[in-house]
Amino acid sequence: MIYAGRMPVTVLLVDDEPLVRAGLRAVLEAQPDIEVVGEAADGAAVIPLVRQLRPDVVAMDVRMPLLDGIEATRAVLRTVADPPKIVVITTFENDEYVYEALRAGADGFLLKRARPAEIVHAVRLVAEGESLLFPAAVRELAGAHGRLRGNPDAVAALERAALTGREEEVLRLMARGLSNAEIAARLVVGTETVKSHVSSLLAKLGARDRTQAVITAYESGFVAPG
Amino acid sequence: MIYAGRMPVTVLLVDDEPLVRAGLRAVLEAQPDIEVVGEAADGAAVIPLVRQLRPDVVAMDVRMPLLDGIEATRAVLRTVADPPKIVVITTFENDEYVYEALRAGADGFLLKRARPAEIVHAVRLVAEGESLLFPAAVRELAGAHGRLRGNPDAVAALERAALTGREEEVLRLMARGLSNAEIAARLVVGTETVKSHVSSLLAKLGARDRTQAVITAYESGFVAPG
DNA sequence: GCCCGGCTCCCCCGCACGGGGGAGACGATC
DNA sequence: GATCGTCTCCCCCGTGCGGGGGAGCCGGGC
Repeated sequence: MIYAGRMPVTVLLVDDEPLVRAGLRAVLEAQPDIEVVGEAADGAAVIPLVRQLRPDVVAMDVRMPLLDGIEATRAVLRTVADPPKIVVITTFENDEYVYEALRAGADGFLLKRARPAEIVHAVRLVAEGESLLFPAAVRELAGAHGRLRGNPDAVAALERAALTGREEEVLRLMARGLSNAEIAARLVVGTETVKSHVSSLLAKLGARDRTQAVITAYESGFVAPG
Repeated sequence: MIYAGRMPVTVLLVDDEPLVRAGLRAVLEAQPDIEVVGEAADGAAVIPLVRQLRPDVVAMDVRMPLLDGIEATRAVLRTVADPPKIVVITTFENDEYVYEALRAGADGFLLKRARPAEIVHAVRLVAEGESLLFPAAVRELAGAHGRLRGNPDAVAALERAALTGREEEVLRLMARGLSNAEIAARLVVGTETVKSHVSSLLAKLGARDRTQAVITAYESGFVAPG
């Protein structure tokens, strides 16, 4: 089921906005093992292109003129033999269409503002035959408003905390696994200073130790995986 | 923010078939750390029972008379403060209702023919706040071999690690911010045992301390925010 | 002028943590 | 029967961590 040797992964981009297509192309083409073999501006053009180009993956916007991503997904899966994997792309959190697309047989979905690494990863995953939902994307979907998103309790904890600039720096470095001594070296201050900041931010976050503080950082979206 | 030492995980079973309820009860009650606190035969009875019993987890069939699992999920999440985690149960793979339920806010789902160990595992996972998309239930549903998502380095580290079942449990609890003593209490073992598992998994993960291990867990998608 | 908050650094101190050992029980595998 | 891995628990030991203090410096606000 895993095609280790198939190089490169071929991708067809389908989006009505040229800018989005260009962005996806740039992100994907930067990978040596991914090749964008074609583009389309609406769902109606997808089927002939899929037949002609035989891409491994179709990255497709859900909202398009003429034929939207849901209908296009259905059409491809119904009419094309050995169909490509389909990743639907959406701009909006909690897009109803996404669920429709998944039911229609899409293999995954992504938010347009996902980080490049996530997009690349998603394409690779579906190309390998993984049919799964991407936690990061779901997190975004479920997520909220503003800079922080995630577990409401964690967000609340971090907002209530009102960390100072230095404390935020220290928390970020803690969330990268650095010890107090390493943080001190990085910030060019003494370890006692770092300990002071750490104690302060632990108290503000209501965390017992650095591990709990880092958890809060992840849960709140203050730092993000990937 | 941090959910410490909640000892028996309390579960409410909701299914129209008494046989299924009996089976679930037998499977779950066999675990010392899981307690079935109530049962209901249809979705309409769920809300008062949730209010009365305050279960940690509701295991709920999707297809039921009167009020199905999707509507019941929506109702619980809309009307109950500090709602329980909800695991929906389905007989069929690729059940359309499952997507509906997830969209309604369910935290996980299970196939009825899952092995007892998987059912128990799923209940523990959602009780710990684990993400719905990662666990074995999804692999089962997707029919594919499970794979981690996220930072490739972190994923690689976790896959290379080949953690034992116990080590995975310990890592999950570490990622909820629990101390060794708390993990020991939760798993009903000695603190020395936990330390042993912690040392072992730290070595396998190439992590220097528990904070770095938790970071790897988040980065790889082994645990997910939210 | 004064005061306050942030950043810096220092002390002492207790303890959880993690490393390095070892060992018995159990089940699976050979 | 012997072997292996897992889970369990024990020892010692050093140290990084975090709590509780205090203190000097600086900039902005009153």
